[in-house]
Amino acid sequence: MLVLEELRWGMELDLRITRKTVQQEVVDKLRQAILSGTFAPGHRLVEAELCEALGVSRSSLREALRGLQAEHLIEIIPNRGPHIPVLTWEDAEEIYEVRELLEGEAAMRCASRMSDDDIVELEVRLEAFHRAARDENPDDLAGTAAAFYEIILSRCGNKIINQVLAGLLARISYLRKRSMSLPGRAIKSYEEMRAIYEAIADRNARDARKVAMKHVANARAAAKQTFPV
Amino acid sequence: MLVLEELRWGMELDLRITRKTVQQEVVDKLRQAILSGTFAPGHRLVEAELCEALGVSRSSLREALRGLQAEHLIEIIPNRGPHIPVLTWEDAEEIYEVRELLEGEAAMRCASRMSDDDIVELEVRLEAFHRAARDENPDDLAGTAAAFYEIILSRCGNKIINQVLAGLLARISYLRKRSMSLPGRAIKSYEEMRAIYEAIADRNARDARKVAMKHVANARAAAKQTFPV
DNA sequence: GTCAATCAGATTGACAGACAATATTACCTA
DNA sequence: TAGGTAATATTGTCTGTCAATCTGATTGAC
Repeated sequence: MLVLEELRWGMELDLRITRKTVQQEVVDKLRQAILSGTFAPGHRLVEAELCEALGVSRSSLREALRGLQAEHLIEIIPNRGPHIPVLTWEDAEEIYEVRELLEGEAAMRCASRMSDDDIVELEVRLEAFHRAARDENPDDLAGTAAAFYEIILSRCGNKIINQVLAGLLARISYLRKRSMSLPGRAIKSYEEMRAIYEAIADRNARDARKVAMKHVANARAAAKQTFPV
Repeated sequence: MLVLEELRWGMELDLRITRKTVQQEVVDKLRQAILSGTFAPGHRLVEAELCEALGVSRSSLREALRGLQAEHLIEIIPNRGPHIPVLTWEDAEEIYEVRELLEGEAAMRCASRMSDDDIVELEVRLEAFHRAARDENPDDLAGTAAAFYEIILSRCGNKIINQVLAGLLARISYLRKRSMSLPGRAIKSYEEMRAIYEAIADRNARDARKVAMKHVANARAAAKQTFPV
């Protein structure tokens, strides 16, 4: 009997991890597609097409779309349907301003509370980004950079900062990818990230905030360059 | 909804501007209900009941719920449905920390960019809150306080700050209302808000940030008191 | 040729109903 | 009383339907 109980537990656990509702899978798939730039800004998403492509019913799709709308990943105009929002530079700039505040805060907190093991891991990820930047490997740039930030945001001791920033970063993913491909920007970015790492490793909270804010400010300047007048 | 259809006949012009989908109205109604504390934390929202109460179909309701979920106003557990989240003190504290950053920033920006007319309006709203606080009128406290903040957030020159803060404030509305009712807290709160007003009126950006951050810190301390051990 | 009005097709908003999968409750037995 | 089982409630998902609205093209007048 006990064995059976344990088996049942085990199976339920497995299933509970894998068990996703159709709606959740649709959200994940669409989010990934949007973040990876599959849809150009302004692109209209037609329900029937998405249903066909994803193999789900309209109900499930529409529920997923409402979620993405609340995340600001898509806009939905009544009777016209959803589309990928076109970001104005004004909007992007405001997002960078908030990023500056929150990422500065996160870095500062990491300087005083990150474990030594985490700092080692941080350098590992930093150097992974370095390789991608040095080898001009644009496919790996976004992923390795995200891995670097991920550890900072997840260790800053405030889940809300992480949550809010994730939402903001999603809205400018297109812009970030484009600006990271500017000649020299990746390697410059590496140097700034190295400065963040070193301030954290030195446990220097004030510097960590300063260089992290400076990093975002530079990223903003780079992004502005990619904007047509 | 049939009622809506009939109404549109009579006021076609009016509604063409304000035209809202059923789904949007459901989101608004539910959001208001949640913010006003109609549902206690932990309360389960049953689809059938809400459909009945709101007079809408399950499709419309479920789409609305997905939106509220993305706003963190409700949580939805697969196969168990939506419920009002129970906020832990840890979560609330992290929200207050981010509020401190963002509201400080907003106040600072207002000090340098608010118009003289806006400053007059700010004092008007400040005194409206004063009356509610002095007269121990708990029904007006939340509304007048919100009106005071509203003008600061909408004039700070950054819509994202406003957006993010609105999301965060929604998640602790219950807590705020409770702590505002602590004996003496409302009047103390007024004094802090007056300090914010004066710093902005003096065009003193540094002070505006400082007192605004202090105000949030005090609000956090008051909120903590209302938390059971 | 340009502009406006009109019309057909495409698309969305909303509803109802159905059914299986899952969770919750009530009940029963040992 | 504890533990298991059956009955009920609730959710997840799909299908089909219909009206309202938007889009694009055609037509007609000037």
